Amino acid sequence: MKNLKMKAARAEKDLSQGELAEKIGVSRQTIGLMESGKYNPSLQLCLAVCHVLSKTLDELFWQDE
Amino acid sequence: MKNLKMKAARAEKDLSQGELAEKIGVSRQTIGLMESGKYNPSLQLCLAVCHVLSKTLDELFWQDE
DNA sequence: ACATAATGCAATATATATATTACATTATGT
DNA sequence: ACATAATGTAATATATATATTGCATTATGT
Repeated sequence: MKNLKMKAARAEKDLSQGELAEKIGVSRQTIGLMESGKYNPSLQLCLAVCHVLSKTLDELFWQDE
Repeated sequence: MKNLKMKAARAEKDLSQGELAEKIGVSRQTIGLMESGKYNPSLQLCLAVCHVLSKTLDELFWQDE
C-alpha cells in the first residue's frame, strides 16, 4: 500500500523526492518506490528517512494490519 | 549494535529465538542476527516481530543516534 | 555429571532491495 | 503555449537480506 504519511512529511519539509534521496544518500527511485508502496525498505533506510523528515518510525511506518 | 530491546521483549513473551522465528515464518538465524545487530532487517520483518511481541516499531527499533 | 534446549557462528545458495539509466507523464511557473 | 521540474515506471545490474545446513558453545533441568 502507498505510504502517504511519508509523502506528507516530505511535503511538510518542502523537499522533492530527489532532494530527500540526496540527503539520505539513496537514489530517487528508491524514495519513489517507498512512497508508492511498491516494496519493502530496510530498517536503516526507514531510520534515515525519519531523521531527515523529523518523524519517528511509528509516525511514518506503523501499520496496524 | 545489539538489539537488546527485542531480546527483552521476546523474553517477556517467553519465546525462544526458534519459536519467534516460526511464528513469523522466518529462519532462526534471522532472529539471531537481528538481536545480535549483525544486519539490517526489512521493514516487513520488523513489523512482523512487533506484532508477535506486542510492541511498536519505536519501542523495538528506534535509535536516536 | 548428564541430557537436552537454546544460542552463536560459518559457508554457501537464493531472493530481493537498491542503483543506474532512460523515457513518459504530470505538475508548476512564466 | 512553452519550458522546466517533479514524478511514475520499466529493464538490467549489483549488493545484500534471508534460507539452509551444520557444528560448537552455552544455558537449563534432572
